[in-house]
Order: sequence, then structure tokens, then C-alpha cells
Amino acid sequence: MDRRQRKTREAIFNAFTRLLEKHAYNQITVQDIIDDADVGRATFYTHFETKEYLLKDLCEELFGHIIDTAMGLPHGHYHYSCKLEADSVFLHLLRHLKENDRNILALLSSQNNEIFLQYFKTNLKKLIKTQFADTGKLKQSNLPEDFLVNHISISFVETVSWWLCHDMKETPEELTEYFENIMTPLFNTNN
Amino acid sequence: MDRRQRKTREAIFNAFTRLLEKHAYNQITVQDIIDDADVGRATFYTHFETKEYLLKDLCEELFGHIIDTAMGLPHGHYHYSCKLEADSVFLHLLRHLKENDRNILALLSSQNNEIFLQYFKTNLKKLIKTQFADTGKLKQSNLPEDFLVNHISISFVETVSWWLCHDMKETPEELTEYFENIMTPLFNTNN
DNA sequence: TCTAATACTGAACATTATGTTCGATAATAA
DNA sequence: TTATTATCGAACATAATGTTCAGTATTAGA
Repeated sequence: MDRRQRKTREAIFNAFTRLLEKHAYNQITVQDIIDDADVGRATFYTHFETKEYLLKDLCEELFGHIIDTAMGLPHGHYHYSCKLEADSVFLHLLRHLKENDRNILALLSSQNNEIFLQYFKTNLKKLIKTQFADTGKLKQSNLPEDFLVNHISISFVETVSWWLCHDMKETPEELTEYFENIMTPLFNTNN
Repeated sequence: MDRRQRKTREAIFNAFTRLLEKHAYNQITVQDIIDDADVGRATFYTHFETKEYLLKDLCEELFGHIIDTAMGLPHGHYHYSCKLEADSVFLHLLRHLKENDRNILALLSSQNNEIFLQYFKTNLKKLIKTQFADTGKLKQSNLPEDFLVNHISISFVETVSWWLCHDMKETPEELTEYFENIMTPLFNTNN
């Protein structure tokens, strides 16, 4: 990819991120982004068809990265202790988030958080599916698998959301315990 | 309130609802609403400042009603059986939803469902709070109350969302059992 | 270093949606 | 009946979107 292209794309992403931290998505105009990124109008439109596509690309980059990293982790092993193990994928995600890679926390805490939490959930579901589906990790129940995967995903995302709303007072370890408390009954303790 | 005002307001709500069932919120223009409702442009703007306020008013009417009805119910009593009782507030809500009052199901199932699920959750939290807070109904735990209220609310909303995505194959009673299965561990079984 | 390809610029433009104004008309409450 | 108030609809100002194009600058590769 041409260096100019990379620089332009980067400049637009950065400008958009900066703006999203302070202003409501709907209030941000393409002109705002162009001005902040300091690129020509035509240039913006050769890179992104619309503001919505820009958002989509940004989110794919942000969450694709964080989820892909977690995908590389070994799939969950569970202690007999009825708890997720200390280095569970959830704890890993929380630590990764806390490092605040690419200022993702600012976006998840901003007034636009709903948008980003939504993308977070969507990507997380893929991860949860590969981690737990078909592996007998979930307690045997009559509940449909996709129902459970959805429940686990949204519960984790909401846990993170709650954490951010309260200024991340808890450590990732403490928060993982909160999450365990509400999730544990669903996990199989027999393997 | 003047009969004309009532009629106009009703016509706009109905038109907007019809449009929201078929089209994405962002794609619907004020002109579309005006045309479908068959009211003058100036009239629309004397009733609603913007399309966003119209949405807000509509949602308040939809969810305010369903939640207020549930608010009137006696607060939860729980069996020793570790289950929510048969006529729990959750079952009541599901039955109410299934009656499809004001076509709320069409909105919750539409491509705009995220918007409505969000309003649903916000209103539900108020209900959950009055039902469970300060009443010792929640299992004693170290988890903060607002964390639990949020978790219960989002879990119920997502359960409903999942139900709608699967064509409501389950009865409200069956779905309540699903919900119990993921929630039960949180409820105090000692009173 | 030279060159062909390609990306960026910025102004101008057409298009579309928003929200306001106002005089005329119609419906309502009392 | 009458004073009040809501609606109408056309016209208007404003603002954002997305496109076009001719000129300029940068790049990768020979």
C-alpha cells in the first residue's frame, strides 16, 4: 500500500477517533473529520464511501485486533473449583483493554459507547463460540447453544461497560471475579 | 388536549411506526413521515422538534406503558424452590409482549431493534430496581447492586431479543424457564 | 536519476434534507 | 356565535452530502 494512502487512512482514523471521544457520532460531519485530519474532501471520499463505512472500518480494526489476539490463546481449561481459571480468556481481554490499545477505552466510555459496545459484542460472540462451542465446556442444559453464547457475550460486554462507568475502580482480577459470580453456574465443573 | 392535536400526534406516531417496521431509522426522512401521516410540514414541526424527539416520545409511550403496567403488580414473592414464581413479573412482561400491544413486537424485531431494545432496557432497569432493590430478594453477594440490576435487565432484554429472532417458537412459560436457568443462582432462596 | 503511475488538492457544483416563516383556512371549545 | 387555536402549504434559508475535474505532488520501480 502506497505510503500516502497509509498516512491518509491513519490521519482520518485518528481524527475520527478524536472527534468520537468528544462529540456524538450523529453530530460529527464529514467536514469536521476532513478538517481535523487535514486532508482534501475528495481524498476522504476516495478512501471511505460514507461516514458509516468509516465507522465500520474503524471498528473492524479496533475489535478485530483485540479479538484476534484472544483467538490465538489456548482454549479454556477449567479447574475443578467451579471457577474460570486465573488466566481465562476473559481476564486476558480485560488486561488487554486496560492497556488501552488505540484508545479503545475512551471510545467505549464516550457518549458513543452504545455503538462500540455493539461491535464489541458482535466480535466477542465469534470468540466465545470458538472457545466454548462443541467442547463440552458449557454445563449441560436444555438451553440452546446460541442462546448461551449470546448470554455470555452480552454479560461480559455489560460487565466491561459497568466497569468503565465506574472509573475502572476494580482490577481486572476483581472484575473477572464479578463476572465469574454471574456466569459460573453455566460452566461445566466436571472436566 | 384539542382533538386535532390528538389526531395529528396519533397519525404521526402511526406513520412513523409503519415506516420503522420496514426501513432503517436513518433512512427515514421527515418528509416520509409527513407524507405517510398526511399532515403539513409545519404541523409536524409544531409537534416534534426533530425526528429524534419523535423517536423518544414514541418509545416513552411504548415502554412507559408496558413497564407501568408491570409496576402495578405486587412485587416478587419467591418460592422455596429456587425458582421465580409462575406469575413472576418476567412472565407477565412476556405475556404482555405477546399480546403485541401497539405492534411493539414488529419494532423489536425490525432492523431497528437495537434502538428499541435499548429503550426497553432503560425502562426495565427502573422496574427491576423497584422489584428487587432493598427487599433482600437478591442473593447476598459481594456484587454491587447496580451491577446486578444491570445484569438482570440486559439478560432479560437479550432473552426477549433472542426469542424474537427465532420467531417466538417458545411459549412465554418456556422462555421464562430459560431465563430462570441463567438467573436463578442470583436469587435468594431463603425467603 | 528519470519516468510513468497514482494519490492528493481544493474549488465548484448538483442534490437532498432540515427547520422556519407566514398568510390563509378550518376546526374547536365555550 | 365568536375568539382561539391548529393545520395547511408554499416559499425560503441553511447546511451537509457526495461528485467532478484540472492541476500538483509523491511514490515505486526501472
